[in-house]
Amino acid sequence: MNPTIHDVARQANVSISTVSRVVNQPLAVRKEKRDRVLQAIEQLGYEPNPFASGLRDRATKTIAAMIPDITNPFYAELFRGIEDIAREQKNNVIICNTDQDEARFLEYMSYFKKKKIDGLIFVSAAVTDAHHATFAELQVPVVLAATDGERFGLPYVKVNDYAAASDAASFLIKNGHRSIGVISGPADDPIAGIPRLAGFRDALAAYGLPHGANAVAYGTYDFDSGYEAMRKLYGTMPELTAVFAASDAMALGAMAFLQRRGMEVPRQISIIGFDNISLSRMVTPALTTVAQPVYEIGKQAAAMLFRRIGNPQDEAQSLVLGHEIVVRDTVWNRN
Amino acid sequence: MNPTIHDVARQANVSISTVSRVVNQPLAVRKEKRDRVLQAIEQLGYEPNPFASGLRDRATKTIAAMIPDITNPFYAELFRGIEDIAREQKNNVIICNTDQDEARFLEYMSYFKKKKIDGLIFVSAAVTDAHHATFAELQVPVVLAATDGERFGLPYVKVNDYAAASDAASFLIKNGHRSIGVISGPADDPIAGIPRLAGFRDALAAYGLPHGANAVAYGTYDFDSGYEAMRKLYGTMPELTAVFAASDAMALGAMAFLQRRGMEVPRQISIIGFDNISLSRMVTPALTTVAQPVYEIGKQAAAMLFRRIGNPQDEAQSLVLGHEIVVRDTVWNRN
DNA sequence: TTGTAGGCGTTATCAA
DNA sequence: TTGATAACGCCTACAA
Repeated sequence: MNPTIHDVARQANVSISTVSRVVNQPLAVRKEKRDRVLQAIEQLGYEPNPFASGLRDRATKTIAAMIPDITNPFYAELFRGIEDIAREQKNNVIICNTDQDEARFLEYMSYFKKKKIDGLIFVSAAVTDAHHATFAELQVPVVLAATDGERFGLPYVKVNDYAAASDAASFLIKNGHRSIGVISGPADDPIAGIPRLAGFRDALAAYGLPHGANAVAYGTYDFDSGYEAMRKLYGTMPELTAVFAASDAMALGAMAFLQRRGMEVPRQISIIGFDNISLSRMVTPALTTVAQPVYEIGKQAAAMLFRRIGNPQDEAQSLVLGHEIVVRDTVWNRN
Repeated sequence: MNPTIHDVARQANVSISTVSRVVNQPLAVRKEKRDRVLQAIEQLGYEPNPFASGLRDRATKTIAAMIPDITNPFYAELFRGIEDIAREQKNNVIICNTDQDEARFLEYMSYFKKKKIDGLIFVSAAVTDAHHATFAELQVPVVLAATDGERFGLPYVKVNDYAAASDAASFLIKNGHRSIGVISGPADDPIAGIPRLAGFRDALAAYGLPHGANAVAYGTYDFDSGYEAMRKLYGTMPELTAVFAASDAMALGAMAFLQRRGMEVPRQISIIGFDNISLSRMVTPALTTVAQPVYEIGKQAAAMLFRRIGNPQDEAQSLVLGHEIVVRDTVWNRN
């Protein structure tokens, strides 16, 4: 049995209300008594029972992180950032693998309405009207990580995808590439699909390089779709010297396709990815990629959430974190 | 505000105890009333407030999973198994990244003593006396996943590492290899270090193949240590035709070393790994490996934990799950 | 078979 | 500044 507020009160020879005050608003208690209580708390190792406070409708010291799939290294690392901050704040984080499934999402959300959480971090998927409506019902702060909330006025932490993709294009061009293919995310994905493709194309255009529709193949960010996309791309444009993939997993897929076809990467075809997941340095040749500060995104999103939980009026300022190109071995310098 | 048991009672025109009974032991209520209550529950969308029941019965509907690092794909997948079962059981799971750090482990444990959890799954690390003592203090069921509990009588779910390593050896031998190196886990790791090395060596011996100490290098299961180990191994025994690595990450590291040295895998040197993490199929050539049913290990461990939570006297039967060799492209047939 | 009442540990209100 | 007390929602003796 854990010590309760009564045990502390008895030990310190005060009433339970005083103990409660010491815990919640220490300034309202005369120093002498406060010290006695503090000492008793220390001695007994007292900590408020979260269920009792929860019942009283106070904080649950629990936040939820809604992510597509923890098995995906990108999300795993982002989640790690969230978790580390939550731990610092002595909060628990409930992990929700949505598998991008609407039903599953709703199931979790209705669960949270009952169970009560203090806040929610929604990761990576595009926010729909349905999502937004459900968030509102929750009545707790919501922060977005690695996805955009502009449209709904939701605070977010992400990277500038457009600019990052644009930088990838510049990098390829500076390395002498002119005939460049793109493996994009879904054409209707407003987060990592549209902006990355647009950023890349616009940069090409700025260099006076036309970029036709046949130089793009679409995937779903995973290895297999990258493999497939590369097959298509190579089928229609064998003259390509470089490919930009909107995710590292797709880049790896593309690379696998090429290598298994006996093509040499990067000598014959260069590849640049996006994300900088841990695997990217493990393959050979090691993948050159646009790095997102994934872990940091998780951390900042969590920090922002706790700030808002602590102070609900706080108009959270969304954050756009920097990206950088990690140069490894998959881009050939043709100059 | 969510509907409470009182709302349901009023709506169904019965007392709150009747409602409570309908929820907890439906058989004890006359069918007629039961139906009325059920209907009211349905109508109002009533669900018991977990804080209230938690306060009363001190069941938290929360388990903890203690893993080294969620960022590691092997653990991520195992964790996914745990989480899926927990969700089925309407439980939350708190994730604990120990980073193999003793202090961190203790911090979590003392936290749980306060916060209360219904059970704990301890993943992968060897159980020490200190661990065991701490588990006992917790007073809740503990189940081990991917590690051994024989010594302390703790129930576990794992694979037969000795046999699996032995199979790896046979596989290499059947493919005509005679000069084989091993990248082992730490020499003092009783879980995945000692048994895998022993199983491998014994199998070699059974085929009449001597296996000297210089044919072994030790790593710590991660990519970099595999890379390093391969460098050493190759330095002392350049005549090797095959290498067994005690983890896929190390296998990938070894492969990277060889490829970056211009060696051809598998033509010149074959490699077989252990785990079958998702990355292993993404590299080229795709890694041949001994597959552990990781996800299943997580699921079974969680299922076992809930069984024990439900019935504490239940003498949980430890589980040894099957392994299999997943043949891909890194082992050359020399016959 | 059903209902009443007490208690789980906290916090907030109100009096002292 | 402090203390007594009433909720919060649920479960389960115990009484009817």
